Amino acid sequence: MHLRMDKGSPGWELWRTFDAVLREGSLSSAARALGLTQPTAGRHIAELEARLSTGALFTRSARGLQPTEAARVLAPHAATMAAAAAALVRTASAPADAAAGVVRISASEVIGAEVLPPIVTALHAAHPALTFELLLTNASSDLLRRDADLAIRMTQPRQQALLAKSVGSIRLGFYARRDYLARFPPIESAADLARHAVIGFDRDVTSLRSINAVWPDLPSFALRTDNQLAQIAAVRAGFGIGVVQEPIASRDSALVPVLRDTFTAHLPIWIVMHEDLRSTHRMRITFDALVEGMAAHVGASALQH
Amino acid sequence: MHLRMDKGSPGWELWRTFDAVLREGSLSSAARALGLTQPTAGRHIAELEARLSTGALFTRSARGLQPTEAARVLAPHAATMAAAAAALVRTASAPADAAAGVVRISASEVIGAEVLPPIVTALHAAHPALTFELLLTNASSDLLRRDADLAIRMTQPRQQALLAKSVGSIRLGFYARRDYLARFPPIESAADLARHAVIGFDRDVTSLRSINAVWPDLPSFALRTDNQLAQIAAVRAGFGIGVVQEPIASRDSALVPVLRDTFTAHLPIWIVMHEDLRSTHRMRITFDALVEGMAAHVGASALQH
DNA sequence: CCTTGTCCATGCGAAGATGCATAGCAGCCC
DNA sequence: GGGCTGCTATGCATCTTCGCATGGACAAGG
Repeated sequence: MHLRMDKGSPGWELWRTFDAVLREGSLSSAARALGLTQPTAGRHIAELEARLSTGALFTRSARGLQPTEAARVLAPHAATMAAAAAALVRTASAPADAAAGVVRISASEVIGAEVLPPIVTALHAAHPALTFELLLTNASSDLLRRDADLAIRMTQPRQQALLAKSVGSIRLGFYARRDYLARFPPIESAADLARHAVIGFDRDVTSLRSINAVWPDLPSFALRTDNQLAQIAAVRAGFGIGVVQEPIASRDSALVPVLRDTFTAHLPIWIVMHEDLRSTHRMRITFDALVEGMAAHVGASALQH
Repeated sequence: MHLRMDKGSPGWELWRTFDAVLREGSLSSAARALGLTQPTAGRHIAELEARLSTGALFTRSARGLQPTEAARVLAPHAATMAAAAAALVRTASAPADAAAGVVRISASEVIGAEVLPPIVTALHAAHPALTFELLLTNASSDLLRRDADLAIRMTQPRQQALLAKSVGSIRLGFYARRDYLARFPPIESAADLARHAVIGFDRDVTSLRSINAVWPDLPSFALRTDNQLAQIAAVRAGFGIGVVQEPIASRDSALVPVLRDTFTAHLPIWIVMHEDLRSTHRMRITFDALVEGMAAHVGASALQH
């Protein structure tokens, strides 16, 4: 007779489907994501709800499961577990001493689209068995929670568990296309900007605040978007004047700096990784490549200007 | 026909026994810890080894499983997963809005033995359904990794994901029992200490270094131990002169400060918790109780001297 | 109004995971 | 050396859990 102790902690598999249901919003969808079937996912959730002293986790409806307060409280922990599990399979994707396997890199959208591709390409050419995952988000994801292995950060990380290296800083400036500027009166002071098409942020308070620091009386924007890639694209298309990272702008000969001496800001660049990954060769390789690549990127513009 | 995809990530249960085997050092012991049997634990490890591209995880021997390099690389991630799972069951130990359930507190040994008991007692008297786990270690455990819910720290935490509150600082000073001092010539300068029985650290470099900062030419210790509780006990027993936290020393009328004006140091005290726990009532209650209790503890001695 | 697509719940049979029992092996102590 | 105790590996019966096939409910769209 199997007298299974039904005391004790719930099995970790249950937490896995719990996390999937939170992420996907329905049993069916979660089951698809996990390679299970909807009935099993349902049974997992039912078993969790039966075991926990916290009451129902979801309210069932015909268009999915909606998390209750109890589930929302548990959510971040489950996410942590999922991140650790993902890190586990990533780390185990190749022997620790091989230049092979998966590396997950977190960076901003702009860096990911404009700067990272050549660096990653060169690295992949040198080590074809290395594969990459890019987590491109402006909200700096948590290295300590293992959302990524490596990160390119715009601030100095303060956690001692992290291995960080500074590679200089990127200058930010206003840019516009030469032919745009030719069509309008010259810009000689900040006040002149008021009569121009300025590209800026929409509701991203963080960026708005930092812009405001260097540009206290900002004019109304003619084009608002929080997507910085779209901002750069708009500048390139000749829409008007926008903030562009200098090393990126200087690659396009059609772009001209505007009020270069009046407005200036610098983004410090740090390459960061978790200490635990130091002994994994591919992490080390990628770390070094990022350091070198970003340093070259930062330095290149310094020479051109 | 069950055509189970044997691609995909390994099940989380496998990671659970992996972690247990790392912790316990053998299949049998891990199985006992998890409520499984040794054969299943063995099969779990075997399945992991078969699926991972990393080769064998353990070398079997007659006295247990020894982790290979591959397993050592994976270990911290598995530990993170385990910590998150533990946090999960802790958080689910009671409804979020109830003054009930488990709270795990991390603190130093000294705080845990000398200061925490009355605070926790009062809190438990007020909320009998609240239960506590004390993680007493001098190596500050990782709140971000959910090793604990709350922590009493001696440094200001720098992570923005943490909710921290300062409650003042504890003064450290040299103390000895009155009758010990009576048996020896009076101490009037630092040089006099050389002829006394001084209690100090053994090989704890962190503490040695911080002591050295306030006491550059420290004499040889007559009693060395890294266990600070033992140090305090030795002072209380009249062995000689040792460093004691002032609020603790001042509770014992037999203890007298030595060279109070010459040597002094302050430990800032912070109560810290993870932001995610803010919405869990028992965490909030305990946080407030710790703030209040520690503030009273710190403040009490300030009044007495 | 009916059709279609989505979702969750339930019953049933089969595959797979677990436990038990056993065998084999290495160290330790008397 | 023999007995004892810890460990792992393997075979087999069994129980648990899974997937499949349904059924019912709800919302969207023609």
